[in-house]
Amino acid sequence: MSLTRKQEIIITASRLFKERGYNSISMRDLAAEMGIKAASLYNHISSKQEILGLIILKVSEEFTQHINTIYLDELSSIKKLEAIIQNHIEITLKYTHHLACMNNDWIHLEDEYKQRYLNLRNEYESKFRQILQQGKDEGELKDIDLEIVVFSVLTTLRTLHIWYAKKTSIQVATLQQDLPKTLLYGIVKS
Amino acid sequence: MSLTRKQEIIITASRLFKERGYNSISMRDLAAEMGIKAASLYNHISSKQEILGLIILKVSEEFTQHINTIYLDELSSIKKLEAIIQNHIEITLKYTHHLACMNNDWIHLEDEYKQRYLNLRNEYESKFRQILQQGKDEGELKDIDLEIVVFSVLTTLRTLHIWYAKKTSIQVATLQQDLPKTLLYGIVKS
DNA sequence: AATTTAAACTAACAAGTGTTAGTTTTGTTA
DNA sequence: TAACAAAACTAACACTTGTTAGTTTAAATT
Repeated sequence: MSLTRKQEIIITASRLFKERGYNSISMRDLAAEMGIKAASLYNHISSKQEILGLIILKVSEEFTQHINTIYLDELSSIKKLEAIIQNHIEITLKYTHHLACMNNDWIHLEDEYKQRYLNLRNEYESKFRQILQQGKDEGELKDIDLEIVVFSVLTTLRTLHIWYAKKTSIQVATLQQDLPKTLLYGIVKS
Repeated sequence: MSLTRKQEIIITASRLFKERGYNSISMRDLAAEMGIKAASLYNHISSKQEILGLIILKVSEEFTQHINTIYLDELSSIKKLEAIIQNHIEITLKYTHHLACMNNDWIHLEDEYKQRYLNLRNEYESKFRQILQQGKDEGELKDIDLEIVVFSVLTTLRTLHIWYAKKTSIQVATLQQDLPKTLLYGIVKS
């Protein structure tokens, strides 16, 4: 199954946006990268804003969908957290550009797109927070301020793409092994 | 000692850049925010690029300077890491806007500014990596892949400003206590 | 009061922006 | 081969961008 022209545009755009930022890429830049003229893009998409919206909502929805199933699973909170970390690694490998774009350029979403993104994001954080709370309730997790844990773990997971960009030296397998260790059990020997 | 007009411009700019991004803020926007016309800005600064450069290099240098002294101190690696974390919290409180701007907009630095920023950044990461290595050598830290630890800790520290923006509920004292715990000792009960 | 300096102003520039309208080319189906 | 749809094109629009030149106003110093 081959890509539609629209999908090609979105993939190219996500790469350019990642490299230089949404506002720095003009429709002429994007068109040139695809070997056509700017006006031709409008046969496939309705606006520059639509491109950004589709890129960001695509991954946002994937994340939310995954945490929603994990959330309902009959697992210990630690198992849930491990699954979430693995999912972040997976999506980072599969949608590196989309993800970078989401992190850097969501601020440039307008109106409805921005609202939908923020809703998905809040939903994700809320589920994540509840999983941590479950872990505290069940005595699996330490009594650390919840918001600080939410923040520090999610931040690391969200910016995995930065690290992945220079993955020359590190193996994915190492990441899958050592990232959960680091985030869950810390770095100091006990 | 009062601020020079140039400093006022830079402070205002850092706030606007943080809120909407470097490329989204025009010189007319910045001028309007200061109650003057765009052309008047050029009595004080030489270009838009200079503003961004000064904002970013200011904090970059402060970070590098701090780690350079810590690096040479006669402390255990854990004490050094704790000091570094505290410093990040401090600078985040003091230079929230500068910091956000650095994280989001360094990519828009040009030529020499960008080079100087990347040099400072590399120097910081290198010192940080060596401190972690010291910890592993002395048996204080676990045998986790070094690059993964560098990445996950630094990422959290670098994006503290995001959390600080919505600090409504959390106390700074809590952060100073629980962030080092989280990063060094993990979140799982042992 | 006269002079100098700092900091604002108006007006304009050349270049770049997203987008539209209308037209031509290309490839596929009837 | 004729007809149709998809996807490219040219030309232009209204607007915004960073920046410069030259001028006027306000404040500080002699």
